[in-house]
Amino acid sequence: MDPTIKDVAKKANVSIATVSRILNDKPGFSVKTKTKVLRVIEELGYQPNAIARGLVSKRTHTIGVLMPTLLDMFAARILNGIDDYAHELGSSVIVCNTDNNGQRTLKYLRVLAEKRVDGIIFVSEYLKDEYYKVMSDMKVPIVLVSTMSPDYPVPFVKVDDELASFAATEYLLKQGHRRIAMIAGSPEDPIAGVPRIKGYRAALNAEGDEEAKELIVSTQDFSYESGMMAMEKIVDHPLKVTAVFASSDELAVGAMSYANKRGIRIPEDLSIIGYDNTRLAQMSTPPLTAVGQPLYEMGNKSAEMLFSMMNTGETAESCLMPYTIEERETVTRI
Amino acid sequence: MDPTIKDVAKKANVSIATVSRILNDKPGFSVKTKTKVLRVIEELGYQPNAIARGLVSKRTHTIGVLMPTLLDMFAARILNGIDDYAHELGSSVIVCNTDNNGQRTLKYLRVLAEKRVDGIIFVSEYLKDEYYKVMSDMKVPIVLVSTMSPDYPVPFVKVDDELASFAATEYLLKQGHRRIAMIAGSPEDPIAGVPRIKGYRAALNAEGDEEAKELIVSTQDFSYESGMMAMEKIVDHPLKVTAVFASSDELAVGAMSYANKRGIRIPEDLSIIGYDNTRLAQMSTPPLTAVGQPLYEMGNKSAEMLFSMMNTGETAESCLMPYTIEERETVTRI
DNA sequence: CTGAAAGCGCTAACAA
DNA sequence: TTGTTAGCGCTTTCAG
Repeated sequence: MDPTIKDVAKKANVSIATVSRILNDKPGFSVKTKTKVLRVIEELGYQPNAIARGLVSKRTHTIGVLMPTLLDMFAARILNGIDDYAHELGSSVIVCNTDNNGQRTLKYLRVLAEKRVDGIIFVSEYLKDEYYKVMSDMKVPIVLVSTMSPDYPVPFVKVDDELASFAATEYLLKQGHRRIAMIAGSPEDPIAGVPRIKGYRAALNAEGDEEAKELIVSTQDFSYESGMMAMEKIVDHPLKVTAVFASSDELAVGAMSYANKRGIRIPEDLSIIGYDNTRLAQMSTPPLTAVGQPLYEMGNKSAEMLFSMMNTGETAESCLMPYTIEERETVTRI
Repeated sequence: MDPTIKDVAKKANVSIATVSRILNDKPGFSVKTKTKVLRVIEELGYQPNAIARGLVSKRTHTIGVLMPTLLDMFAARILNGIDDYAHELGSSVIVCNTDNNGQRTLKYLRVLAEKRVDGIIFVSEYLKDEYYKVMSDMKVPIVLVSTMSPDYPVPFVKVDDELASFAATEYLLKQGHRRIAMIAGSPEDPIAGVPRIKGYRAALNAEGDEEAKELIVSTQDFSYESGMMAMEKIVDHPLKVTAVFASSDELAVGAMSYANKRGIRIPEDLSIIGYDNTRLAQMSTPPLTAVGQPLYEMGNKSAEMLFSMMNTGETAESCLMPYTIEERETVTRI
């Protein structure tokens, strides 16, 4: 067994209470005993047991993060932002890859409950009733990232998708495009689907006058493969589109890839704008113009909110983050 | 406070020991009391406290994963493999983004030690003496992924980089290339640098006869940006290279991107082969031919080894995983 | 400034 | 089959 606080106390000829005070820097010890105890700790290589500590203090210094996938740059970047903030404050993060699967999510939540995490960050997924139920039973702070809940009082941090989507479409319109298709995710998706479609339509209609016609292709997810499939439909559609607004970078890159296969040049023959502005947007050929979400900052901010809730007990203010339009080389003026 | 085992015991008119037995399915209770207790648990919404449990059982059902970055597909995929396996067995994983920073790594290790994790998976980084020292003090199993230690008895799972690198180069040679450059990572990197360079050289020399000349461009990391910079050097080099072997997919894509900028067509003017076979390889234009590492399986396997070590107490056998060559569209025969 | 002692919620002998 | 009890390693009153 590794040494416990008792061993330290004994060897230093003090009580365990004193050692505990020194460890936690609580008032009630002299400099002299402090140095003595510190030396013993050093000698013994003593390491406080966070488990025991957690049992009495009811604070585990661990938070749980639930996300539908670990596999895209989007998730990675957010996680990165959370992780940095949490570790800065001496907390650890347990990742849970829900795989968009209800059973799995519920199982993870139960584990997190048993582990008595101090808080939960829930990313990119719709907060179902059943999830919220078990989460609220845990009585720990929750914050949502890149999603929100119309039904429950859970603070979120995200960008205004409708606005950002509007801006993306408007950007295309300003470049002279009129026949603009959207690769949209699912219209059943209340978070990443509906609002973006709404923004797209609003921009199209805002132009008022003309023939600006819509073409929306829904996809099951936001992957490269879905982007390719969607593009096939767009290319073969009678409406000869000059620009495409894709709901994620992967979707956009998939679309570009399919276009390329069909001999369609980007941006000469067709303009494309993506969404998220992940590293992938920088790495594509040509580099992808995209609506940018400050993913790292969102992760960071969510952690900040979570910790503030843990400390104050008050619900944090939700936070709408600014989007940007990162102009690169896939959109041309016509 | 949420209900404890005591509350359950009282309400069910049994002792806490009985409840504990039922919870852990240890012999010593009748079906009758079991159903009764289970019902009470249900009614109370009781959830066992893993912290208290861990304090006595000395098992936290939590493992720590250390990786230099969360931000590339490489790390994501491995983490995914680990996470799936761990959660399958009811354990959680704490991620630690070391950022390739010694101080930070050491800090994380200390936290993991205090949290009494059951084991550690260390990914992609050189196992420094100082790391090993604190890890071995923790007296928990460790396994290495995509790295290895010549000095310490720590099992690893990785592919044979030298062999894979040899194969990649040989593949290029077989396609008729003779002037093959390598974008190599750092020659100081004993894990991802040295062996791959060695394999590359060996293949070049194996051809025996001819003018097969080497051109190695080192990079600081394995990023897209480094790939671009390396490619600039290669293009401007007097040795007119016909093929490039890059030590990572990102490096390869960066190289392609730079080539593209200079009007060099892939693969007509120049062939490129990458390393890792992440999703990025599939998504690049044109799709990248690459040496494939079974990243998900490596993550999975490492977790399997770790858990087996935790259970048996014996050191697991290291494991060399098979590489593949994924032929796509960036290499042409000349 | 310091120590004794009572738990935190649970598991694991040991009795009954 | 069941209950009693002694910890696990720590924090936190409460007395000195």
